[in-house]
Formats: sequence, structure tokens, C-alpha cells
Amino acid sequence: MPNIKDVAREAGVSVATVSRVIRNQSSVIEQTRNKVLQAIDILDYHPNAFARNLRNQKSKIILVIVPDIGNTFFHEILKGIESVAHTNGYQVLISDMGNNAKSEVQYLHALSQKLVDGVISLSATAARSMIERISEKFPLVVACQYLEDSPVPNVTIDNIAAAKTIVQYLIDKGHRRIAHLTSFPDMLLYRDRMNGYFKALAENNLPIDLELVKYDAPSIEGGKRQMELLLELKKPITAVFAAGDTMAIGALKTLKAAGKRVPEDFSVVGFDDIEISSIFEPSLSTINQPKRLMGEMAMKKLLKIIRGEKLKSLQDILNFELVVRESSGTINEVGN
Amino acid sequence: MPNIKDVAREAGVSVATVSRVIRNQSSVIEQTRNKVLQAIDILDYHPNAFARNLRNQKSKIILVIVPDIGNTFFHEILKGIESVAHTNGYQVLISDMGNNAKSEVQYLHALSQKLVDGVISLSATAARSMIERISEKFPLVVACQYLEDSPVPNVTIDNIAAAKTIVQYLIDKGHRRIAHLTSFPDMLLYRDRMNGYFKALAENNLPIDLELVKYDAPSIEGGKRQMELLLELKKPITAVFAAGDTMAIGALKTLKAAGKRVPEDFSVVGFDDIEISSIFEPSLSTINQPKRLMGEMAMKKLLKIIRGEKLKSLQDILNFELVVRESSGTINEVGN
DNA sequence: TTGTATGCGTTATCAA
DNA sequence: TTGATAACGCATACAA
Repeated sequence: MPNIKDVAREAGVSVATVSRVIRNQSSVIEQTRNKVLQAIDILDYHPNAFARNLRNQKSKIILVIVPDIGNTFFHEILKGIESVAHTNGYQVLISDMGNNAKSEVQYLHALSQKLVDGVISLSATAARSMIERISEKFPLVVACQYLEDSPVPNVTIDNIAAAKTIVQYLIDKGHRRIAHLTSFPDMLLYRDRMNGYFKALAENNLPIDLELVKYDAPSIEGGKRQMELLLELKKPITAVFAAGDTMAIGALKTLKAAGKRVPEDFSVVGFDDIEISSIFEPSLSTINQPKRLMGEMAMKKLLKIIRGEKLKSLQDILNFELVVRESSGTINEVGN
Repeated sequence: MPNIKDVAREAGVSVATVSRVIRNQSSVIEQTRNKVLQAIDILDYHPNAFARNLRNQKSKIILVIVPDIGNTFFHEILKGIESVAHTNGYQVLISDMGNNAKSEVQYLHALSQKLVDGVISLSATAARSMIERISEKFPLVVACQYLEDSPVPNVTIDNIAAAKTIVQYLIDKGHRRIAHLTSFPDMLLYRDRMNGYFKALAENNLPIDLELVKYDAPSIEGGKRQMELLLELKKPITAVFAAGDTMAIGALKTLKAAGKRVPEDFSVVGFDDIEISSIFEPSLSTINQPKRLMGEMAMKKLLKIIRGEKLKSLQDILNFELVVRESSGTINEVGN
């Protein structure tokens, strides 16, 4: 590979001049510039990014850590991040941790090794102390995952309020026995959503029945399995609030297979509004997170940190939206 | 940020020794090593990756260019790539070109700038000449996209044979008027699948009717739209072969909305076997591409190139599989 | 407007 | 087993 020296020799100028031409600085006379350009062309020269970054101490690359690239929930967020990044001259690289906490730590290290200028983590499963320690020294933003009393900049929605909203909606539709499908209790996100569920029940003087709360993997299979159990309850339920759309779809599948009519006999609502929720039939009522905006906000926050600007707020709480589709409705007295 | 010099000073040794400890080379006596380790700990030192890469002229990072990260088709492929990469000490970074050819070129440049040790492109929309030129000098593998008579290493399936297989399956089920939903005719992939469709018809002495071939965006909406048109045909059809699963799902949606029974009145088959195809109801019959294997093979090929080993073959053609689900079946004489 | 010389942080070669 | 020092390729302060 030719380097800047080779080009300088070929063009009969100094390396400094070549460098100026590469970064098209103005202080090079047309004629000299052409000579250099020609030499670059002849040698098929490409600046070495490593050397450049070493010199500049920055890469203009930001890294996004995604818990699982197979989860469509993250796609829109990525689009938001990419759009802001690109208009600001940054490249976005994505790393898939495959739901493996160890690899998050590894990638976080890329930051401290200065391979990238900043990181947006769509996860927060690494040890909290580590995240906070890294955040002290390097540009890091956490999105989607709310962090309690943490000094790490993050952008999220209010999961408690959102869950409360959608459960209240079910209650307004006449449902009284509402089950809750949830997942990993060690993730704050699920605890928050469950809290919202409890709050809505409490505010309407409905009993909290822990038999109606089911835990499983946040997948279609998990939703299917738990819905099957719920159907066996002696005292039947009329609605299910799943803490994630995939679980909700699983529940719908079980109901369809069992011959239940949705929403006439049964209402199902989810959370996140991922792509499949509007495609599946019946389409799913759910809470829409402003995914694209979330990505944009996170990237903007990161840019500010990189540039050393002062953050107005450490934490941005965005608005969610209740999306009513086909999978939920007024309870059918006859059907029960 | 502390550097290796600071550590050396703190530990009272030379930078060379520190470097040896970092890379845990054996030729450092226990006692010295401990001193260094302690210094590293005290200063919270992290080696600078830029400098390291500059020195080594390699990053142990490979880049995967994905046409659209929102397309679930690519997820399994990514998993395959990641698994092989990780077991060989490589990190995988993903870049989303958002179906934008220009950005592919940009990312390809990351290669020639030596930011990464190799690239796997799941696309091939950049100018062919450029891809071939880069491939001459840098480790590059193209997957999913078959390249005709090209010297660029790639791994793919035989799209013509696969399309022929699934259309033959429809014919075997009694279908005679089979429509074809396809997309961008400038993409070889779609041309190949259409060729397979034509071949199957020809081999069974069925007429080729270009009125039955519809072009649209490779999306659910595109499939919906064209299916609506197909339903208006004077001489009705009984089956549709879509060149992609998303279009097939769109077709299914239109049919359901129109009150057609699938598969009693109508058969729909797709191509790719993406995640939603088995989730949607009715589940979709389709051609399964060995996505994970494809990713693994591509990464293995890339590794060989990086290591300067000789490739046994430039092109790997993998086996596809016909997956029969609920959306297709024997033609119902009564229904028509 | 151009050139010279130094440093970015690391690794590798050679000598001690 | 350890240390001194020369690269790696580029950008920039300073001089011309």
C-alpha cells in the first residue's frame, strides 16, 4: 500500500502538501494540487485510517450496542440514530450482543480503547458500576432502558405510566379480570410495566391477583405457553396485558388455536408496537414507543457529550401512545 | 488518558516491558509483571487501539454491509457470520446501508482505508467494477447475491433452481394458472427467480402469460397492491408465486380481505423463509435459504482470504429447501 | 504557498 | 529477562 510519502515523492512535493490536498485545505495552489491529485490517482493511494485516527484521536464513528439484532423493536431506533449521525458526519457501526451480557462489556471496551468516539447502548445489562464508570470518562448514552438514579445520560419512555394507560384502557372497556404476561423480573423495564399494571388495578379498586401474573421468555413461544395456562384458570379472565408484543402475539396464537374469538371473547394488548403487531391478524393493540425519535434524541445527546456541550437534562422521558387495533375491545357479556 | 509511557514510569520499567505484559508474552518475570499490572490498575490504563492497529496493520474487526437492517432476512445470516467470527477472534461490526447504494460505496471505502480487516457484503448494488477492483486488493466476500462470471468470492443458493422447484410444486398440486409477483428487474436475484418460474411452466407445457407477472416494491404493500390487480383478471388464477416472503404476505392479506379461502381456493408461496412466514396465519409455504449456514460459509471464506490461504472455489452454491406450510395445497375444483 | 521536523501510542528489533 | 530505539502513516507548528 502506498503511503503519503510515496505520493509526495511521486508528485515532487512534501508530505505536508499532500496532506493539505487530501483534507482539501485551501492553502494549496491549483497547479500543485493537480500534481498531487495525479500522483494519488497513479498510485491508487488511500489514506490510512488508523494513522489518521491516531493523530486526530478520533474516528468519527459511533457504536450502537444492540441486545439482539433479531429483535425488530430496535430497527426504527437504529434508523433514528443513523439519520442524525449521518447528517453530522458520523458513521454508525452496530454490534449485536446476541443477548449476551459478556459481549456488551467487550464492546464497551472498544470505547475506552478509543476505537469509536461514542457509544449508544440499547441495553444496560452490564454491571451498573461499570457503565457508570465508563460513562464518567467517555461519551455514552443509554436508550430504551430507564436507569434509576443513575448519572448515565439516557432517553426512554415512562414505562410505568404507559403500562398503566393501556391497562386502564382495558378496564374502561369493561374488563375486570386482566392477566399480565411478563418476563425477566431482574430487568427494571419489566418491573416498571408490572407496576403500571398494579397501579391501574389499584386505582380502580380491582383486586391484585398474583395468580394472573405469568413469567416466561419474551418470545412468541413464551406467550403461547403462558396463555395456555391462563386458559385453564377456574375463574376465567377476559383480557391479557403482555409486557411485550411478541408475547402478546403468542397469546393471540393460543387463543385462535383454542377457538376463542378476539376481541369478542377476549382482549389482548401488548407493548412496544413492533412491526409484526400491525401485520398479524388480528392486529395488536399496544403501546407505541416513539422509536425513531428515541434514536434521534439519543444520538443528539451523544453528539453534545462528544462536543463537550453541557446537557440540559441527564434523562429524557419521551411520550408514548396508546394504539388501539383489532385485538382488543369491549367485553362481550354474551361471550362470557 | 494514560499511555504506555505513563505505565512504564509508574512501574519503574521500560515501555517494552509494559508492552510485553499487555500482550502477555512469557518473557517477563513474575515480579516485574506484577509491578506493571499494579501500575496499569492504578492508572486505569487502556491500550490505544488506534496505535495498536497502526502498528499491526490490522484490527481484527470485520465489517458486514447489510442492505437494510430492518429486513429480518439478514438476521440469521448475521448470526452465522458472528458465530464463526467470534470463535476466530474477530469482532463483527454491522453497517446498515438503508437500501442506499451510495453508502455501500462509502463503507467499502472503510476497507481500503484499512479500518477493518475484511468485508462481507450482503448486497452488491455498488458498481460491479468497483466491487471487483476492491476485491482484487482487499478481503471481500459477497453473500446472498449471485454474481455472474465475476471474480469476486461469493456464497449463495441457486435461485433459478429454487424458483423452479416451488413452481413445480404448485403445478404438481394441480395449479395451471400461476401468477408471479416480483420486484426490481435490474436485480439478478429477481431475474433468476423469474427464470425459474418460466422454466417450470415451460417444462410442463404451460403457457407463459406475461399478464400474470407483476412488479412492485418487495414489501407487504407491494404484494397487497398487485394481488388486488390479479384478482380482477377475467381468466382467474389459482396460485401466486411471490419472489419474496413479504410480498407473499401482502398477497395473503389481500386474499383474506377479499374473503378467499387459503389454501382451499387459492395457493400462495413465497421465497426466503423469513421469520414472519411461520408466524403469520396462514403460515406461508416458501423456499428456505440456509441463512445461518450462508453466514458461516461467507465468514469462513473471508477468513481464508485474510489469512492468504487459497480458496478451493470462488463460488459456493448452497442447498435450498422447499417448506410446505398452510398457505398452499391441492387445487379445490369446487372452489373454482 | 510550501517544506521541515516532531509527536500521536504502540510494537518489534536488537543489544545488553 | 529487560531496555533503548526505530518504525507504523499522518497532521500540524513553525520556519522559510
